[in-house]
Amino acid sequence: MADRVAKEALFDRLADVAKALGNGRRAELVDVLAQGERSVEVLASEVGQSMANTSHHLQVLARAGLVASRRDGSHVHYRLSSERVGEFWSALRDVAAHHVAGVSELVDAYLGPREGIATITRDELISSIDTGKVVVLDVRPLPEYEAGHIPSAISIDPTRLYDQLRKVPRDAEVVAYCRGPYCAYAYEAIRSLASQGVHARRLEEGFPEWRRAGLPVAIGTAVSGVATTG
Amino acid sequence: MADRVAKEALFDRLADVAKALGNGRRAELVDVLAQGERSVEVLASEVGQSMANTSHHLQVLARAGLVASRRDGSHVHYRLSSERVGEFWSALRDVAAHHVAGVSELVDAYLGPREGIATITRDELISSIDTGKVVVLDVRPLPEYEAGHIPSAISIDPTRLYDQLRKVPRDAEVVAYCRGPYCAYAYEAIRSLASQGVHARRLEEGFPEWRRAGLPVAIGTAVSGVATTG
DNA sequence: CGAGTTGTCAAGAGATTGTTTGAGTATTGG
DNA sequence: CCAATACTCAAACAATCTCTTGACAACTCG
Repeated sequence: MADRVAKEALFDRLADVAKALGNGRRAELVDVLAQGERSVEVLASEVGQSMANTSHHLQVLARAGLVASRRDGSHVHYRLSSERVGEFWSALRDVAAHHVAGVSELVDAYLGPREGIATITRDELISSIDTGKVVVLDVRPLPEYEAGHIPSAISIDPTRLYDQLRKVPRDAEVVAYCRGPYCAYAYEAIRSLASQGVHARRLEEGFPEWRRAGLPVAIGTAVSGVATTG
Repeated sequence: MADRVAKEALFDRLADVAKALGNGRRAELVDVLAQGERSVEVLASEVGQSMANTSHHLQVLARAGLVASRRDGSHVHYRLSSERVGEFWSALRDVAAHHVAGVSELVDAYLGPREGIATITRDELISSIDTGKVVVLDVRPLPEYEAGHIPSAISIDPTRLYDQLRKVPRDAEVVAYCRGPYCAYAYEAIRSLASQGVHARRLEEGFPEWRRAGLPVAIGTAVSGVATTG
């Protein structure tokens, strides 16, 4: 066969990319960065690590080509190198969800019980929006909503969940979404709505997947709270 | 935020999947298994490692959910757990090719110079096949061809490349493919054809990607050598 | 400038990983 | 049942990785 040394060198390099994701904290970093760029400080607090350690992990990711950075004053902002990295991370989650024993239980432990929470696919949501029969809730921190959200979605601040959800009309048809499959916000919102007797479903995936699919995205124009069903 | 301990446990588990691919030899194993199932013995020789070491690596992959195995007599055959693993591996290659410095050079070192070798996309090939104006060459070992190939493709045994290619007519419009982007066979065949004055292009990806895309696949019925242009 | 922030670097302890070696287990065929 | 084949297991050592600590560097603002 062809040159073994050359083949080993190539595959070692390819494996480096996987190795970079092969650490729980770095995986969390990539998951956060799939939402958009973040400063080292914010990332450190998101993953519960020291700045020094977080900075080190980010450099490992950068050396593997998964993230890039830019300096802005005294802050350094990291971002995913491209959508491809998001696809890669998404493919990994997919494999884990289907083939790794115990992941489902760990997700339960992290997100709370999920039985009885109905889901809706992207395609179903699109046609529901077209017919105007649905209230879409974006349950992410406001800056993320402003950076891009599903058109017609209303921003619900996760830190003021119970306040803002009180205004949702009892007979509304609600769909909530947040950062992705391992994001707790939408689950919390839906459980809260259910206890009010409101029927709410969860978008199967989150906003990053919506954007990667090339679907329409609205920017800015924060609408705080639920004003109308349209 | 939600429970840090639960989140760490979940992401550690997700990272385990990446860690399993985070070794050059294991990456090679996955790349081979993307072609179809293989015995430990064959895999060991493919990656140039001892049986003991190969067996160990396969178990690491199995524990991460990437591969599964079945016993057949005294042989144990390993395979990818599902197409999802192929997608994951493909996503990794994509990230590496676009964002990792040096990969392009390593690919050159492994596959030989690639300038001057034209490529053709799947869609282009499909319409060329429809209009009947193309000779498609499957440059993989015969067992792999028999296990599944692009309809209308002719099998060319990589070990008897120069013999079999001599029969290709000078004016043929040729497209060659093999195992994937890091497979040398199609490159060799195309260089050989070019030296005969035959115009040949390379299918951008390989057979596994064709099959994963849900495109038609023919099984068995080995046609040895080039008989006709149709 | 000088103090305060933000981020990076370097060194070291402790855990994990990769490979080799040699032994052990399951299955086949004589 | 014995020998051979195909594979797995266990121990052990070197190499690598993770996280902590404390110092250092870049930048901002008063």
